[in-house]
Amino acid sequence: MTEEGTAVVRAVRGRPRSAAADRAIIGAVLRLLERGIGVGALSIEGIAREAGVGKATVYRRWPGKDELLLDVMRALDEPPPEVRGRSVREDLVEILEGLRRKGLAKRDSALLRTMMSHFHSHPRLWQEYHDTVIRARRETLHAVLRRGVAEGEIRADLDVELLGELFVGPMLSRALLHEWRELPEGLSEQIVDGVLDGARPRG
Amino acid sequence: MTEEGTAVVRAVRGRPRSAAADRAIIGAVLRLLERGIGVGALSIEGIAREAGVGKATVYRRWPGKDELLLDVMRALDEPPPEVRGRSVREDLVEILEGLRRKGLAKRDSALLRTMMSHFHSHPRLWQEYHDTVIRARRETLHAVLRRGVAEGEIRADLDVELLGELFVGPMLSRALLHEWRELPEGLSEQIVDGVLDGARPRG
DNA sequence: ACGATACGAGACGGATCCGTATCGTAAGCG
DNA sequence: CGCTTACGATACGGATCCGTCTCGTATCGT
Repeated sequence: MTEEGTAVVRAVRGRPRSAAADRAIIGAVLRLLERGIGVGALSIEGIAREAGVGKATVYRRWPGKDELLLDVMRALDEPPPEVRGRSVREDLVEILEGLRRKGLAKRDSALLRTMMSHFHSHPRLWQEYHDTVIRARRETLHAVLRRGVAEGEIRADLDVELLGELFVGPMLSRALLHEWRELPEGLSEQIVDGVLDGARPRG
Repeated sequence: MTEEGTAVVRAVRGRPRSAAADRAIIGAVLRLLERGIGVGALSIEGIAREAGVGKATVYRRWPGKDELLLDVMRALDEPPPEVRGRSVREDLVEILEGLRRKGLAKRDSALLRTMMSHFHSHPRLWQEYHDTVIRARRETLHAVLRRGVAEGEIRADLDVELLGELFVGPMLSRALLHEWRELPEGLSEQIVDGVLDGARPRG
């Protein structure tokens, strides 16, 4: 957590920072966001209370709410899953399944919603979220699509960017703005096959 | 604004409610949300200040923030555009163009983001937003798709629900969670044609 | 004209949060 | 051991908002 920044200044003597407190604070923020609190209504006081921690323990680590949120996002950084199935179609289904499962995880979907609404007016935070969480998955998907184009499974005359959107967009819009019931089981296959085959009747 | 509720009680004598104040208040809320304020951070005091109105004038009309927000949403209720072009493809492009233009209107996209993140934990408000803003457009789209199925322009073996998602999802995910640059001019056609033709090479 | 109600402005006590400071205690290092 | 820093708790003055209330004025029906 802001390691380099503080390591220069902090003396090595005395009682060391508690890693448990770090976890408690970040966990508290996630819990509050999950609960639908919203960044604007997040208070350091409330976070410390939820974490069972003194306010000073928060301020000792982060100068303010935005910096804390940056580290909350970094804490979510999981590498995107390796996909290399028997076919491009299989890989696409796999990627969408990952999104679907993430969409079901209240934590992630609440976080995404929060990021989108709050960070619209905080470009620096959005940039960080994008770089941390979104970009890697996006590039995994694009790699699969390029492989599909190379192997003849995917049309070569469409922009990879657009192709990615066609596959991911339907899943995201379902997860984000439809009723928040669980996304049905076979949805990933339906989307992948629908986009692959197209909406027009074939031959 | 909550007409029926108050009309019963309010006497007809005395100075009437100012419609200008209604508009000022609702406009103020929209302006604040546009600015990225976030429902959690919205205060009646701030709204009244932004509207150039006394707090009592707000409380005279609405008992609280949630009820005010309901009327803000109702104020946005425009009937979805009539579409009946020369082809189903044309209608689909038209519908997506409408979404794209709305996505460009800061007002609407900021509002949608806000609704999504806040109303996740306020099902009643979401329900209202859904019924007011989303459902009509959704049914317009589904009607076009059903017409396409009937006329043979659209595959008959796919769920209309899923088909709609395939067309609308990509536009929404672009408007909602990618960089907030303007959506490019030809995007609607690209999406419609991409989904119609499919991602797999033909013939 | 007159009575009734709405208006903008703002005072009010209570609540919450801000960021800082000060407790007594805990936990490392030499 | 003694030194140093972190810990949870809590107090502090200042800020903002809550929802209600009271001003003096404005604008309607009668």
